[in-house]
Amino acid sequence: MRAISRTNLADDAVEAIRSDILGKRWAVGEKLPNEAALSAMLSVSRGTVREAVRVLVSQGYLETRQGSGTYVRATSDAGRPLTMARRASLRDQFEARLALDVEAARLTAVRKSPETVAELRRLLAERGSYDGGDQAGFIERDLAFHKAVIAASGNRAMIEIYDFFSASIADTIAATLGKDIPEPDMQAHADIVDAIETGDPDRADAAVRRFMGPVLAALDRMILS
Amino acid sequence: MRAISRTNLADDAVEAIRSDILGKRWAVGEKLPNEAALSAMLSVSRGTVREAVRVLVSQGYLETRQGSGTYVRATSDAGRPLTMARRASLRDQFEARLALDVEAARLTAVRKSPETVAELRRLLAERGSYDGGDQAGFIERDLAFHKAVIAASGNRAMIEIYDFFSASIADTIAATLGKDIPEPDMQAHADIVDAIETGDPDRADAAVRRFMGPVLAALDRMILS
DNA sequence: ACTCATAAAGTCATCAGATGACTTTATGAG
DNA sequence: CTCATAAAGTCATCTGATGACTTTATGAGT
Repeated sequence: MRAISRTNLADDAVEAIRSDILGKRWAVGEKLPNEAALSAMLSVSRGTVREAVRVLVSQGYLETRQGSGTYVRATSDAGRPLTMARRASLRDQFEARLALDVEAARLTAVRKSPETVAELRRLLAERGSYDGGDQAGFIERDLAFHKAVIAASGNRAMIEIYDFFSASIADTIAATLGKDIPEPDMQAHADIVDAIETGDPDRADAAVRRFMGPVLAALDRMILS
Repeated sequence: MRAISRTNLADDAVEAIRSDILGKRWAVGEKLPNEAALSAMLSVSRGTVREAVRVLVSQGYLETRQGSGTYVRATSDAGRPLTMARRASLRDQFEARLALDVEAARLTAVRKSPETVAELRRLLAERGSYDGGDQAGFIERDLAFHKAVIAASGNRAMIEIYDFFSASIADTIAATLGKDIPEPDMQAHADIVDAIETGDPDRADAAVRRFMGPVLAALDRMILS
């Protein structure tokens, strides 16, 4: 057990400045004190101030103009990009993914074309079954199939969010080497495609839930252990 | 008209390093060359390397450990901020929102407590019915109720995504002042709370869908007109 | 007075060197 | 072979200096 930040003046500086920005200390377009002044105000060196400012620039809060100064670009995090990452657990991420999987399957069932179904069958065959080898790689291939279902729904918002989750989940699995996540059942996957082919959204819905259940249960075991 | 970046070595360094990370030059968990080496490789000073590294740390790609080194945390765009916004249509956003609404209602039904149900009833009463006045304001209050359902699910990932959508949707509505979006039905909302109280996820699921249907239909009419 | 080229001042961009703090590895006594 | 200790490696931070660019002040010429 240790303090959240044992040493990190620059991050403290980032939060101090961000806090002042959100607190409307300076209006949009207004100029911040120069680096030397900020350095004095925060009691850190100019280099540290520069690191902090550059982070805030990369996050869209500030803008620097060489020879002129540093200016506020946004005083709210309304347009703040979604990150979550470390705050949401893997289980939460899977649950959210399930929400998208289910709805996308329903939409795809309604909007499907024969070509769509054929493409999904092709991807499922390519994915194959788990052969006991590289698990992370298999899960990645599995994600590709599900991503195709989402893509077939034609909903751009869901596609983007799914990409967001896929990458995050793949990384988490790769990093924590989850040994005991069960093989996503091949038959359950085929059922999803079949259900989509029938055009019945409720069947598609049920098929997706049937597949995700064991995975969530496995995650719960991992969390408890 | 001028060059995209007249002077900015640090940003160039960020992109150079990010590119190598995405190109899998180093695996997740692997250590990067030290600051002096990166400085030499990129032909920039150590200070500039530090600014670049700190940006990548703030974006979740890297992690620094004092006394040890700088390590790769993600080799994909996992931490890439999700933005979408202008590329997804309002209808797509509502569909994605529905996916979250449904799943959250299911989870809340299973995980609910009497206090949760009481709080939801209170919020619903506060929300009231549409009186023909400020529509955008009413929709905002309506969103607050649904947000409470999501919050009650306890799923942080969904909460964050929902916030993301709420802001986006509220912005879109405010900007396009949708005149013909129907009043979300009060009875349908009450049904959602009732279903959650029974603890039956399927009932909760159906109740949410019943409420969203007319809204989506109205959006389709707007798009066609 | 007014215009406008030029100088001066202000500020960010970048570099170089040094010190401290922390982690990892090598060493050697027991 | 174990384990305390020393040594080496690396990030964290500070200080000082120079270059590049922008803004403001200056003043000659009209």
